[in-house]
Amino acid sequence: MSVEPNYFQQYQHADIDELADVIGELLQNPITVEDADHKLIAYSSHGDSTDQARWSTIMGRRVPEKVLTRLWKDGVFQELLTQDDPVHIPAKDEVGLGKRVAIAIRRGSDVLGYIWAQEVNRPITREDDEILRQAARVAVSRLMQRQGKRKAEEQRRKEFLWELLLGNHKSESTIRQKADSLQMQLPTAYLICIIEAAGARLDQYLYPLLMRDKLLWVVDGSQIILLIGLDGSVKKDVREVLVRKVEQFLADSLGKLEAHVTEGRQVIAGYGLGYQSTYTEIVKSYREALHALKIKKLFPQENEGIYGYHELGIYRYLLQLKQWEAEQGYENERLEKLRQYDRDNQTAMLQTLETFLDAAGKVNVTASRLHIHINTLSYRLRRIEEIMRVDLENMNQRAALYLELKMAKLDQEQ
Amino acid sequence: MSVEPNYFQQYQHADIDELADVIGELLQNPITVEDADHKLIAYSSHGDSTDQARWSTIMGRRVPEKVLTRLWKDGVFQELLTQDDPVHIPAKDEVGLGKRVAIAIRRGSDVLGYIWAQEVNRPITREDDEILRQAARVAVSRLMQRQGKRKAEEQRRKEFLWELLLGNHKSESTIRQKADSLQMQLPTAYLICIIEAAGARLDQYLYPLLMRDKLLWVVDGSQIILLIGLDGSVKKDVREVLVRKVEQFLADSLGKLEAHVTEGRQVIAGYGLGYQSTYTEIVKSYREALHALKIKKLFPQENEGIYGYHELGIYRYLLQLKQWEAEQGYENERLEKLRQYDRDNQTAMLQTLETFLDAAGKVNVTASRLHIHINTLSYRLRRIEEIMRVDLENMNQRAALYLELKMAKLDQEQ
DNA sequence: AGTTCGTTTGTGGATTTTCACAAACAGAAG
DNA sequence: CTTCTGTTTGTGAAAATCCACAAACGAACT
Repeated sequence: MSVEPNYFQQYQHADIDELADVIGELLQNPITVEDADHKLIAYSSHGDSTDQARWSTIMGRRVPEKVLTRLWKDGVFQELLTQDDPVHIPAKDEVGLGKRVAIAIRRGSDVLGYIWAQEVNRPITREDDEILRQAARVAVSRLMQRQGKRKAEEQRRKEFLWELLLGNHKSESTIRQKADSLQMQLPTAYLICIIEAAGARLDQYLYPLLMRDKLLWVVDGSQIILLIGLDGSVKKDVREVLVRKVEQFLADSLGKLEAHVTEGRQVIAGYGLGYQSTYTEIVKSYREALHALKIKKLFPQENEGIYGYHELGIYRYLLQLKQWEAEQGYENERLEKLRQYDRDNQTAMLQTLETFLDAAGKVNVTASRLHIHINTLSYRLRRIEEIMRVDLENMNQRAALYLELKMAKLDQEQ
Repeated sequence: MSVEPNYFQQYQHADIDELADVIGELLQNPITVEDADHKLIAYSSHGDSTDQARWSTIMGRRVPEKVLTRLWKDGVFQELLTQDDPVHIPAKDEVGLGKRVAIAIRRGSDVLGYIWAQEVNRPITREDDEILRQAARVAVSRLMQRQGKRKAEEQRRKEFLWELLLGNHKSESTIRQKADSLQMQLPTAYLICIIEAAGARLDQYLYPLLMRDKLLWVVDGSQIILLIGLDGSVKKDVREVLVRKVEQFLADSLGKLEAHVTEGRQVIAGYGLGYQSTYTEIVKSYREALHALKIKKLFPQENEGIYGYHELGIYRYLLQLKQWEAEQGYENERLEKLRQYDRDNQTAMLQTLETFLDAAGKVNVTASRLHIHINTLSYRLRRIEEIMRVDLENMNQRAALYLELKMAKLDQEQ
């Protein structure tokens, strides 16, 4: 194996722009350097033979969204994030991206940024890879400095998000001011989503997804709290689009987390309602998300596959009702009667009733779930009506019983 | 017409016992005098040829319950209360009541008491009626004195009942003491019932019923508040017996009131839960009764024929929930969407949904109530599911929708 | 005028529900 | 042991539900 020359020995102390130029000269091709968030840091002034993607990146000071999306989708970033070597990327004309080579600038497992070398003047071969590897190493210290600043800023942003979540700001104008001063672009419509997984470094595992969707987030113990936002381009059915977005995110992330992280699948998630224009309502969405999470812990089966506060149905009211009942010192006589009957006669009337109600009054569904004959069910239902003195045909009574049954489960199960 | 002699001229100032003896001698038969509450006031010492009913009355200082019940049932009291003449009553052997004649002692329209003349030594004829009429007139002043005391006592009792209703007494023992000092026998189990009829003198119309059931009551504006009680003889299913008693009372009284008093049938009633042993819970039962009344005003159709707080079903929670929703600043998006659709397309989806839910999901019932084809209904339901993004087969969603619909009616109708 | 869209009504057949009635069974009480 | 009571299962017929598909209708739009 031949000893490789040290290409950047005399440029150890050059600034990042100079570095870009040096790499560009070595490879005889245009170079761009980006940070981990794909913001432009430096670019070579070499020539003007540049493709659409590079031009847009330089003009917008950031890689265009559609390019990023495409590269995520094609697995380019996944490669870059997991290996030290340069990745050779074929042209993707649909997004205006010419053929190029990229390498991650990393320190340990942290990715600080990327170097991109376009292939226009000459092809970049495997022999050039060492140039890029060395360039990436030299770039580390430059990006560290930047990252130091970035981290402090990031810290302030996270603190600000916490303030919003906890409702510390009372006026919309101060929120907008502070967001401006932190150079944060708050979405025009948003909702709060919480993912909880005991013992997992959530932000780490979700990093690619968080980056992909450009989300604001904070980590709180075993929870990660996400602000899912939409920009002003969506005009109608805003809430529905938000819900689709968060459901998509959850589909992506929960699958990944469950496979990746925990064996006992203690991954749960919940999200609040969507709000528009006003940022003081982030508190509400956050509390709603917490509520949804709480309910999902209390009634896991009942709310399987449900994450949104708006989908909770009666469970939205249940805790409040329960508390109110407790204050009133009310104890449900009818249900107690049925329980007593079950104890006395070793029957399962209560379970029968619950299954029946859960099945929305469909006899065949109920019977098959209970593995009993349909006439047995009809007999039991008649008995239940006698014992409890209720009319199960009456929707009011049915709904009330349903509520009371679920309330009773609250202090029964735990 | 012959001039009747003045039988009692020389006894104008005799006391009531002496009066009883005089009547007894005139009629040559045993006499008893009772107050309006059928408590024994005086009885002739004439002979000992006495039937079971009279004997029990004297021994118990009050007419036995079963005798009273029977006489009410047979319409004897109704006659006595409405006419000035003596009423001739045939023997009723089943309750140990021999043949006798009775007359009400009245002042204006107020009944102060009754004079009873048993027919054992000789028959009492139409000629004797004048004796009884005069006797009743002479007895008035004696009973007035008694009634004066009774009214003051009654007043104190009513005040005490108000204190109980409003929860002024915090301890059971002080309640029991005060009840003893007022010589009130509080029932061991009770519930509060309220009847409201605009512009009717409720206590007047209900007087016979109130007397029959020996109820405690107070009048408050257009409401009469009743304490329906049971004594200690009922041991099991106390609440059920209470409910039967109050339902019986309401069946009797509402029929009477609606026929008798108001044309526009603004007679409404409601009653609270039953409680035992503790009198501090009269407040609760009273509030529950008020709540039931309120709900019946807000949802008259939905609660037709329902009076008990325990029968209110979801309506028990509705006001509380509504208030909570308001506090949370929640506005129901899904329902609003449907309403919007109805406005845009001149359809009746909301009404369809409500009818469907009210019918507990039975399609044929729903369709016939709406006077539409069953397939039209099924089409509409499918559209509703699309528009609102709900699954009407799911009990949770169904119940939640039902609740929300009724809540929405609260601020919609009024 | 024709077209489109959302709605209503009709038909027919497979499936489910409802109801009444009978038989079998097990545990408790006499 | 028998008797009684509450429960489960079976049968069969009438009624109700569900589903797919077709046709008619009116209002809005071109």
